Amino acid sequence: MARRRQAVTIKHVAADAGVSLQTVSRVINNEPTVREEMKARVQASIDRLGYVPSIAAQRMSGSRSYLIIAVNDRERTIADWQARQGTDWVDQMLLGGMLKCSEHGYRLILELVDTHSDHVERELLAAIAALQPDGIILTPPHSDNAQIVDLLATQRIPFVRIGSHQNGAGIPVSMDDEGSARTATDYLIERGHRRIGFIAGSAEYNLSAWRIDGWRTAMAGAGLDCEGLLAQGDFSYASGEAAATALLGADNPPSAIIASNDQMALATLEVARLRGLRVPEDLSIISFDNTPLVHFTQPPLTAVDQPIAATASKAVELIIAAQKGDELPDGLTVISAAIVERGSVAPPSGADIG
Amino acid sequence: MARRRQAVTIKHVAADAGVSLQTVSRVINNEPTVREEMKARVQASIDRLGYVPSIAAQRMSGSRSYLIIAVNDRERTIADWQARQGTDWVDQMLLGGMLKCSEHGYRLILELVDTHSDHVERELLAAIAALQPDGIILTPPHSDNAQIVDLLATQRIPFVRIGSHQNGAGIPVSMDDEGSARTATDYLIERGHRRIGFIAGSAEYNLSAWRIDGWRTAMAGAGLDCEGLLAQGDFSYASGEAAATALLGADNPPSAIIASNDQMALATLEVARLRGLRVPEDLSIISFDNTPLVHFTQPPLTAVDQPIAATASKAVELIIAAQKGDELPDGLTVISAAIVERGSVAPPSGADIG
DNA sequence: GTGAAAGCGCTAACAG
DNA sequence: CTGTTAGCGCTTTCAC
Repeated sequence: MARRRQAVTIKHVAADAGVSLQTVSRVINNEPTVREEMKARVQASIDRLGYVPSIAAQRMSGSRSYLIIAVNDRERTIADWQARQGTDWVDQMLLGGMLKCSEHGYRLILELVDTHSDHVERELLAAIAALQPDGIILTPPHSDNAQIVDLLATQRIPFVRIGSHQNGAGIPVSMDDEGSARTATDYLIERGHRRIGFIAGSAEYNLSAWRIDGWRTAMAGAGLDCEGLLAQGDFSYASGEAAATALLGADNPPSAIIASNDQMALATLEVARLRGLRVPEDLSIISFDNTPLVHFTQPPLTAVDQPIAATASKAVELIIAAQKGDELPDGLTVISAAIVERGSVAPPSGADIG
Repeated sequence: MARRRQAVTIKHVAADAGVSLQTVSRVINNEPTVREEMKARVQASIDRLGYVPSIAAQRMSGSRSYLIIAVNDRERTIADWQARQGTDWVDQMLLGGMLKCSEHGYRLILELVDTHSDHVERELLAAIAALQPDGIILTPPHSDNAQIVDLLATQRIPFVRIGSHQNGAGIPVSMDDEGSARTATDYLIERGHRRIGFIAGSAEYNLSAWRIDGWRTAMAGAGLDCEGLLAQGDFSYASGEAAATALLGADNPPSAIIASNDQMALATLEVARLRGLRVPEDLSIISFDNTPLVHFTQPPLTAVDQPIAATASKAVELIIAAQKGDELPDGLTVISAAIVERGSVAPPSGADIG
């Protein structure tokens, strides 16, 4: 292809408005030291010529790049896309992140990075060198990956750790996993459940532990025993199947199960069906994440919503604020999650109605 | 934030390798006119220092930006994201497009643009000016939007029109809507169906018409009448409900229905259920697109897959080829679609078994 | 408040 | 085959 040049540059605007490049630059960047009259004149030229600054040039001269990178786990993301089961983590991130970005003239660029790879560092550094982003959003499980966090800490680039509670470098934004697990458990307790099983997610994700904590806390708060009610899963359907089978096959099975994600809840539903248990009459189920599949199950699943869009939006806000040198919130930013009621919860049948 | 500079630049590499900037540049760009020995030496320095070229700087000097923009319809995309029904068009595009991009050191940037807006031009031009992309991917309904296509034609930027048959500027890549509608219709005919209804999609999308054409052609080819078997929808669930109701409430209702997308197929399934029709025994259904929801219906839907990932991947290939000045394919590039068999098709019951 | 000069990191064009 | 020079479009100094 032939060499392409910017159609209309700051020079054209300057000439058109009869001012120096500098003044135009000041208007673009909304600097205060320009007389209103000048500003108006320049702005008029900008509008007339349809001038838009080149991000590359802005970045070159040491200014912002107006690019924010969202780092997701490569393996998991690709697997989800290929499975076509409707997992919409990426979509929700784009919904929240992209829209907030475009409000401020930024763009969000998705990057897939391996968690396990021995060249995570190289991959990330390469993305930073190539793109010179103004900020980076880390998603689980990267958010608590020490290697990544330490690396970014040396880079002078503001970064947000989504779904993280941990202190340290970067700005943590929590989706309140512990609190919402507690809420879900309380929700079941209020409806009379006493034996509430919990299917945990992959230990590779810290949020798995937090969700367990929330469940434990709520159970303890109601004076209930957790013994034999915790089963380990890894977020996959198969692991949910195994966990649900173990839980429901025990001597004193739960009357309700909380699954740490929708796939495992779906598996639980199927295991229940195979065992002749009606949901919600014989078994209540609450799932986590509230991905699209909850609409399509029979019955539709009551679920703890994972507020990904709101969190991504907040992450972008924080990065832009940090970029501008604004004051950041002191403590942990928490985006709270709500329970979306559908058809998979009812009071327990039989004698243990409280 | 403090002003950030590239950590390691072409200068560092040049100094380290004891050569000129230009030679390093040549190695980076894989130009043939460098001795193997030099190349190796420079490459060694690059690896040692972990050097990655800044795309901003590359773009500045009139070279490639390594950025490809994927333009999607804003309204529809946001609506899909918010509905959380599992529509995974964007995901599939990213799956195909991003991965192919990263094979070649490119990045894919998603842009949402209004189809209807009177400032489409400004939006697009702004994105081009800001990003200076090396290529643009247009998706339906933008692919056949004359305003957009004409605009891009003046921009010397290679662009692909996904899901388009039309000639004119840009590189059309078809997902074989006409052919796959024909295949789906033939598939039903082979199984003995004679009255095959068709629910059309929104006329705003050209593919809607092509799908109708495919159905008509197949019906005509088998000597079957289309009279009273076509119902207009607009891709929404509600429109599918209305269309299915009309079709199934007619005097001589179809024994099979092809819906132009999954949402309308889902609606058809529900209408059938309400009318006491069993699927597939009393009514066969084939849907289009093969989005995630087809897994979750009862029965799971047999569907024509829309090969979005493969198409996006091909689009990126074509853009990179065009960018390099390579020969492009002569005619229309067609990515063929297959039928994914699930549980919603059976031979018709009753007398009209052929 | 506004302008002029210098330079960001890289590649195109031209020398040698 | 390799090096030198100029300049991309913009912002950062620093003058006025």
